[in-house]
Amino acid sequence: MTEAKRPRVPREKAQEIILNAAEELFYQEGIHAVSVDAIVERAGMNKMSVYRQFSSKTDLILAYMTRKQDVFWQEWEESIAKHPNRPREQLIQFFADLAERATNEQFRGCCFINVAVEFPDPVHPVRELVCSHQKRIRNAFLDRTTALGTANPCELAYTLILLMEGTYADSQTYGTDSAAIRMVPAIVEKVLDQALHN
Amino acid sequence: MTEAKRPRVPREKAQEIILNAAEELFYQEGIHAVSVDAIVERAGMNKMSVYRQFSSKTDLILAYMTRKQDVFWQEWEESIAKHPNRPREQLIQFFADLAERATNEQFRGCCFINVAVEFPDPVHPVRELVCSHQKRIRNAFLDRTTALGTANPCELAYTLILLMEGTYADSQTYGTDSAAIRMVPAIVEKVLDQALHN
DNA sequence: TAAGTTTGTTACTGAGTAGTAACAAAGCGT
DNA sequence: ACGCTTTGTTACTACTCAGTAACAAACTTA
Repeated sequence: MTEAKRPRVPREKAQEIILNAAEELFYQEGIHAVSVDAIVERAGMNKMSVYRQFSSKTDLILAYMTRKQDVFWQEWEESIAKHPNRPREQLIQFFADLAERATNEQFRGCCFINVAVEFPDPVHPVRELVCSHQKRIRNAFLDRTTALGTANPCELAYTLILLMEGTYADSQTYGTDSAAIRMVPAIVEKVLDQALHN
Repeated sequence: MTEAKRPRVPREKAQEIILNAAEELFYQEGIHAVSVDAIVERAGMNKMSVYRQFSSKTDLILAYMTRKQDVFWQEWEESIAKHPNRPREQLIQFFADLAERATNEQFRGCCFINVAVEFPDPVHPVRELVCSHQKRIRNAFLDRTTALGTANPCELAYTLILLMEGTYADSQTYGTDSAAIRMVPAIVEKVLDQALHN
């Protein structure tokens, strides 16, 4: 019989394994509710392997958020790409895709809002990441509502952002059963058409 | 010189002092971030005095939420009472008052959503309290949109709820500077008028 | 005044927390 | 084979957490 080996995992691979574990746990359970030890266990790794890749738990949180940020923009681009040069359909599509995600069992709302809830200190690094992300979102919506050619692209963009954040929040309480979320695409369509027809 | 006294505080008074401290800390810092010891210190009390009134931290959280629930309905009724039998103005007033609260320094979003973020377990008692509260809110909005006499009171109610929850969420990231929140009353007015004029 | 009850205070338990020191084993280049 | 770097493993530090035991002081009722 061969002895118990100690299979070694290189830096890059280790980082991804750890981040996968952190992503699931942080998102599902919340940041404060998840210990580094829990992530270590979930990743099937050793504690030192984590602290050699990430200098602190805060570092891990930031990496988790950066990854979630990428996911968001990937989903955004996917929805937009379905209707080239048709901002109205692009926005409706985004909300249709969002509504579908938001009624999934695993969905736990907007991870950035969730982080903001757990970290009230406005100068904490994770909060600043949340803030910059929200500003990018605002700009993306403004870009699309401006492309629509409506009279008040700013107000329309803010309306849509509020509806999006409301959808995220609603999923927290009603889960897969939210009648409100199922109506979101229709609601957005009405809002857009009102803005277009004055 | 008189010796150092040990001023005694009766049950009822103690409960209120403790709840005041818990309310501020839980709402401002988050549940998991606040220890019972921190509440004890803030209340200027002794730990045993807390555990004689509340059997556990969960018990304290539930009492905190019950109190916040009362505050919500008080604010709701206040807004409604300003325009008797005029549901359109009542709803606009509610959002105007909400927008004002949401741009205050101390505002930290909807405490029920915040609790839901920190307690993912759907069968946890605090989650069930959140859920029942959200259902009461839904009914209150439905009651007012039905009174409006619009064609689709359900869709309108859900739209307003999403806008409300979006407002709560937005305050977390932009604080007193949210342009979106400042526009909320105007947005709601448009939404209502669209629903009324078909 | 005497007995019973409520409150204040101290000190503690046992479990969990983030993060680290120290060394062993594996891989790599020479 | 030789050092050098990277990774695995164990054990640990110093701290915080929720909750409690035990007793002393104050108030209440008789």
